Amino acid sequence: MEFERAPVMADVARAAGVSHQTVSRVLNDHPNVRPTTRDRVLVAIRELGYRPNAAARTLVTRRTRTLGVISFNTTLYGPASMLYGIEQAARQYDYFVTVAALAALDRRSVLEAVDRLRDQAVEGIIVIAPQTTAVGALAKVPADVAVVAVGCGTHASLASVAVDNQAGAERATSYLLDLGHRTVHHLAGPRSWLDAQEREAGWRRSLERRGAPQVDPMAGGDWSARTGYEFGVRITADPSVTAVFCANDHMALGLLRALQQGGRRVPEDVSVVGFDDIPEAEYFGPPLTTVRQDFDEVGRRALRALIEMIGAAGPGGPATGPGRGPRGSRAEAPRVAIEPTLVVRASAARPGG
Amino acid sequence: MEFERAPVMADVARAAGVSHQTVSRVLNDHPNVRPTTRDRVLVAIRELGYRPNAAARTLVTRRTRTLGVISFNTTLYGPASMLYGIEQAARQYDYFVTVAALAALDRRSVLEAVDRLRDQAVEGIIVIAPQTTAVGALAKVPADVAVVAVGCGTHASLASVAVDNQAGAERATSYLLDLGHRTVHHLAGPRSWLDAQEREAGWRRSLERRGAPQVDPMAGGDWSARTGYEFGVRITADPSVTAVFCANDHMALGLLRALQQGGRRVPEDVSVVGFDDIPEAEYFGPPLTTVRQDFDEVGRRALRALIEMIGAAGPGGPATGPGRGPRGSRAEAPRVAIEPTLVVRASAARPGG
DNA sequence: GGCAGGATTGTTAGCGCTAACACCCGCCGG
DNA sequence: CCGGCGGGTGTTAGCGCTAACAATCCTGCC
Repeated sequence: MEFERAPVMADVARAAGVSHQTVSRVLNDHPNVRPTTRDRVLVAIRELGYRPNAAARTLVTRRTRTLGVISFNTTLYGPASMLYGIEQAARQYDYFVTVAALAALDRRSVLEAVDRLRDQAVEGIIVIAPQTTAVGALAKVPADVAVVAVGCGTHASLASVAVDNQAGAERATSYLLDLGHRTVHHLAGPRSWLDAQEREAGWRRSLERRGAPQVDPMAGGDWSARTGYEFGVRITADPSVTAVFCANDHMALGLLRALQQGGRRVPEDVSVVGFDDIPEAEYFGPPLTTVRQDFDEVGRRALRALIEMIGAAGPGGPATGPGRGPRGSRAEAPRVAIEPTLVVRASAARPGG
Repeated sequence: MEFERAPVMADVARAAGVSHQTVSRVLNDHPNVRPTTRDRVLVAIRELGYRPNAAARTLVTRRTRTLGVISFNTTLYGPASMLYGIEQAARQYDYFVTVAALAALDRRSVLEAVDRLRDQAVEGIIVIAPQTTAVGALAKVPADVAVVAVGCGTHASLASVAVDNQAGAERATSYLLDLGHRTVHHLAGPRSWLDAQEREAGWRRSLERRGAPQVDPMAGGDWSARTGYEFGVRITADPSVTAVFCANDHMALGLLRALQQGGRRVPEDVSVVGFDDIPEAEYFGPPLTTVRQDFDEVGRRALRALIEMIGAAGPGGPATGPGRGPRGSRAEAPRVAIEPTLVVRASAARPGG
């Protein structure tokens, strides 16, 4: 039995009675092709089921139309949503997205992931790993790859797209204060995450501004319901706590559970506000008042920023004249901030009910 | 300022004083290269910061070492976890993973995604879209691409890896029956999902086996807490319902919320069992008894199955590994079932307390 | 000392595509 | 009637790499 290989451009050319270059021209929408010729070529392409060879094309054009996404934990709602937003947007711009999941979040892992992606010749990289270590590692990435970080806050010298965590935290805290609480406690996320740092900063700043008594944040949370629960057990024993702002919804869930188990009613005895607005937040007991961030939008914006960087300082350096210096893509480092909104539900109320 | 292009193999060869072919041999671990030569080449590679051109290599080897993953909703915990497991495993096998998120789940979208991935010359595709429509569409995919579906149950003529939904559902239902409930109600997932169908079938079968009264399933759920809540409202009004098996944890969460709001205690008045064991399940009020599926493992197994298919029928034949003769495996739509386990927590108890 | 035969290295020919240029045609103005 | 022009097309030369084969260099051994 004859082994039939996939048709190549020459096969199409033969079938259409033209040269392979004309086929190429049709494929790339070159202007000067006679309509009748174009049609003949298109017919031949369809009949043979021809599919251009991406590798060959890449070899000569030096463009892969592929973007890399590095993510620490795609299992969390936030990162997963961003990845989704990124892919959707990438498709519109006709880019492929390849992912690199990080096993750990140390500097080495990040650089390894970058390396891996570069081996595949991605034209740019989006990093969804908002830990300080990751950002530090990113600074070490050679300047010839476009990199955009998401959720890494206001860090310098790196293009980034992020929700304004601090503003969101301030909003949540002020809301609780407005309700009449003397002060607000904070269940913080991991210190190594910039989001966590910024939320903590926003909380603290709100307290300061309103002249509310400063209290220590409850540190050591890891975003999980588990740690929220552990903190909740401690809070249950402390009647002075009437309002808690949690760094994310999952921890709020654990907290809610502990409170309920300890016999403290929410929101009558303790008010709770979360951050993220995961889809389930509405169905917690009670429905969680929280700060919504539009992850999808973050992903889309990050992608757009990356594409812009690629377009500006293109891959492989387009024929910029000699004497033209390198584009300062790093120096300009566009920073997009997206405004979160407070979603009021039933987990926060005036103290005492 | 001299414009420097990325070094190519010839540059390395020159620097090391060998031919480019020797460099290629070093890169590809060919046996007959003198150690001293190899070292010289490696040094040159490091010094020049040489990075092989993937496109050129692909062009001649006809291998991209890239796999595609099609996913409907990566935002859900299950799909996200599988994607994670897949990527982890892919890295071990030295494959890249590119994702294609589906906007809708109709046949056309699936085929478009497949097409897109084929344009990128992926060597195989994993589909995480366990709807019946998706499976139908997959049958239309040309046989020259390896495809593995995950979570699409026991469908014929398609390689697949899935959790044994039916067994899990039976286990959950029997557990409730063992507790002493007269019968068990079922909050079903969307009919178009095979997982949902199988869980429903498992539930029904368990009822039959045990001679428990058959009741109609509550249909129309869409996996979200929202629909769980809506069903919960209905159940609250019906005191005959003492035990509910939910097709997933999110719906169970909504159900719990509605029950609590309606003044029915869990598990004293109503027992609830979920499916999935998402990380938060442990912190629901009360902690959810549920069926755990090991998504990570599903992802890993799917990847392994795909790699095997590629190796067996793959492009350019099997890799020239250090192994011995040809392996006798053949692509005959392997079907892997993974056993779920029941995780007992506090949401189910004997009727009446 | 010479030669078989394996180890080691070099040379050549593409992989399938696009860029650059050459070529052909018909038409215009001079 | 010729040179020039500009659409439309073909020809040629790589892109950077690996596979095949050719050419060396060693060994050990008679």
